[in-house]
Amino acid sequence: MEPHILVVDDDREIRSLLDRFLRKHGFRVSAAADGQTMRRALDEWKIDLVVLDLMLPGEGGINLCRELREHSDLPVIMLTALGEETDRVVGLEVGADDYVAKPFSPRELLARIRAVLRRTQGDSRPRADSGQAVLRFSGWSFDPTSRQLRAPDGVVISLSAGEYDLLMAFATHPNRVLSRDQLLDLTRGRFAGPFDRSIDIQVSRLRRKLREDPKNPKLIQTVRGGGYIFATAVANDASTDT
Amino acid sequence: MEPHILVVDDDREIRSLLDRFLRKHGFRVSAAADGQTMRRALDEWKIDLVVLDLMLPGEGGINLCRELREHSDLPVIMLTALGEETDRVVGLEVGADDYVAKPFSPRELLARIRAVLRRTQGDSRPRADSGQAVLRFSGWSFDPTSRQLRAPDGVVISLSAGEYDLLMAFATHPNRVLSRDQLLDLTRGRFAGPFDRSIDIQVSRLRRKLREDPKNPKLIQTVRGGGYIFATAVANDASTDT
DNA sequence: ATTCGAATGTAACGGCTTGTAACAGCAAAG
DNA sequence: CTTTGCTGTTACAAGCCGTTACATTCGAAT
Repeated sequence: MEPHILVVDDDREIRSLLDRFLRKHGFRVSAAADGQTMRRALDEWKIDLVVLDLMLPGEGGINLCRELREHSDLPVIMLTALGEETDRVVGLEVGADDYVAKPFSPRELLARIRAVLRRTQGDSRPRADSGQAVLRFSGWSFDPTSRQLRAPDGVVISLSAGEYDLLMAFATHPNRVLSRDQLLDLTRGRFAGPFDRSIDIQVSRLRRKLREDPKNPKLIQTVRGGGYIFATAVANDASTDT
Repeated sequence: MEPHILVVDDDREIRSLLDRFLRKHGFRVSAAADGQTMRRALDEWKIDLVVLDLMLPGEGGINLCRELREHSDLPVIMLTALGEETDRVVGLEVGADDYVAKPFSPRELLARIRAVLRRTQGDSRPRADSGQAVLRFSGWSFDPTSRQLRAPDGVVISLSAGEYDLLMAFATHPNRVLSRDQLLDLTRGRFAGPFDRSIDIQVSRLRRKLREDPKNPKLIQTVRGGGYIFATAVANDASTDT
């Protein structure tokens, strides 16, 4: 799978340069110029590593990194100013995994990205799942910790890994149209090729597990030309946390 | 689809210049000379990006941008005066995505518009839909969250993506004549070509779903030469929000 | 009141998008 | 090595949307 890198920098030339360079070297790239866009990208895509400018205007890279570390072990490489040793120390203290000083060689950054990814490879991001609250919707209850789906009548439904990942993607983005690329990124870490029907097949299988009426699905609805939407309210049962 | 740009500037030469230039480069353009017209345009059209003059007389571009950010993540490019660095900083702080200093090259603005749109591409604007209240009219109830339409007799009517978008457009602009261009913009992100009957077909299909008498439709009425009007009171059931 | 042209209504059709059965390949378990 | 389950691909079917064509309605002109 091609790792998905998120580049967060207000300098559009840096975003553009890194976009082209990293794609050329086999990565998928998203870009954000500010904290808000960064948060949305982290929410809607499955990002494998963040390249974050420490001197980001507004909230600042330090605060954004700190905030990210509250919920995630996602690797972060900080872009810092040359010679600013204090900044680097602070950056590493709030959880950055590495730093690269500006102006930087894209090749150096590439090497560090690969090194950090190699080191964190296989990381299944337990924080994202472990301790996660039970999700409830339309009488169903879905426990990510035990990977257990319970039907409204109490029957436990077993899910394959693919079905589980897809349901997690939907349940954590309810009432939003998710494109096939987003669903594939969130579940398989790749984008769809032309004529790729794999998500449609998986959605069909998950609908069957969720006992949907194929003619008129209620939970997972099709949005023609857009993708799929998990059309239900989802509640977090934080109180069942152990 | 052709992105829809809203140009907000009191200088009609700038509005005119940008209108011609941006259309030539594949955009649809609307223009506003003041805050009031800007608000109406934002309500009646599906705008993809706003170009906003920071020095707009009256309420001022800063306040308008701030107000826009209270409800929307719509990208904004500020037009600022050359050399006014304080203004730019303030502009970015109230949420502008980029800025261009006057006098500006239309080509530079075009490049920035494309860059910002590329960055925000795929943005499904969750604020517009998530947590949306149930809309009630003439005994019908329409829940945008579950995309479910319920008839006065309780029967659930399934809607296609196109029918859903059209009903949303009508239900969020009740008792107002909407032109075919507006309906197409709000539902498909494009304007009508000559002899374009697609909205009329969709209206016909939606009327059938809403059980209208074709000879004498009550909910969706035709305004000859003007478009269509959703002629009913629409209530927001905010209390059903979860 | 009549005529005419424009605007609108919608049936039918074609192309595109989506649903899914069936099958093949792969990986893991026994 | 064999068996089983899972996932993706292929093929066929169904639904959706836009275009076309024909019919109806309405408003303006006479």
